[in-house]
Amino acid sequence: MSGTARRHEARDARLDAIFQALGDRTRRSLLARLARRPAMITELAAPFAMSLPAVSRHIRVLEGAGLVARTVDGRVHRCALQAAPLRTAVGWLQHYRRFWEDNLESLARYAERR
Amino acid sequence: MSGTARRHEARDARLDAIFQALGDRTRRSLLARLARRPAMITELAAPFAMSLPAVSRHIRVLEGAGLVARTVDGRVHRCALQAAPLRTAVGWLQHYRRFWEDNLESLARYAERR
DNA sequence: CTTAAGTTTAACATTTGTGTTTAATATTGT
DNA sequence: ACAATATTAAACACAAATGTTAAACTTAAG
Repeated sequence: MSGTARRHEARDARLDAIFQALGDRTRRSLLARLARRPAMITELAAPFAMSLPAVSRHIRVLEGAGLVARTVDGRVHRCALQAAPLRTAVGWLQHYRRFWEDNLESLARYAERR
Repeated sequence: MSGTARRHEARDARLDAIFQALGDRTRRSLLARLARRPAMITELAAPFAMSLPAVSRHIRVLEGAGLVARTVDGRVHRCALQAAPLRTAVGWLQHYRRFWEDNLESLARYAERR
C-alpha cells in the first residue's frame, strides 16, 4: 500500500471516530458541559438519566476520538475538552462551504426579485 | 413537554442524523463524488467494492440526514448534494471555535517567546 | 413481447452500539 | 482496619448498522 493511501486511511479513520463521536446527543452534551470547565466523571454523569458506567463509556468514546483528555488524580479522573478534532471536522466540512453559500446566494437573489 | 424542549429535541435529532451520516467514510466519499456533479445510483456505486444495495442504503442514510436529494427520472434516480445540513453541522461546531483558536494562540505565543 | 437496465425489497448473518446490573479495584477519610 | 467514594470491568440483553445474495419491480429499448 502506498504512503498516501496509508495517510488517507488514517485521516478517514480519524474523521470516522470524530463524526461518530459527535453523532450522539449524550456525547455532544458532555462536550458542552466540558466547554464550561473540566470536570470529573461523577460530575459529568450527574445530569443524565443513565447509569454511571454508561456515561463512563460515552466519555471513553470521546477520548477515542481525541475530544477529551483525562488526568487521573488519585481516585478522581478529571476530563478536559480537546477541541483540535473539532477543527479537523470543520476542516473537512469547509470543502463544501461553497455549496451552502451558493444556496444562500440563491435565496438572496430570490428575495431581491420579489 | 415545553415548546423549547420539543425544538431542542428536533435539533438534536437533526444533528444526530447529520453527524451519524458523516461518520462513515463510504458516505463521505459519496458526498465528495456528488460535490463534483449530480449522479445516478449506479454511477455512485461503481467505485466501491460493495454491492449495489449496500450503496443504495448508504445513499438513503444521506437522504435521511437531508444531505442528498433524489429526483426520479424514469428508471434513473438522480442524486444531488444538499449542503444545508453541513452548514448546520458547522454551526454547531463553531460554538467550540474559541477552544481550538485558544490553542493556536498559545502555540503562536510559544513560538514568539523562543 | 421480450429482454436489459436501474433500483429497491426481503431475508439473512454479523458486528457494533448502548444501556443495565453486579462485581471488582483503587484511593481517601475516620 | 473499615467504611465510603470514584471509577472501571464483566456479563448480559437488545436494538441498530452494515454487508450479502436472491427476488421483485419499473421503465426503456430492440
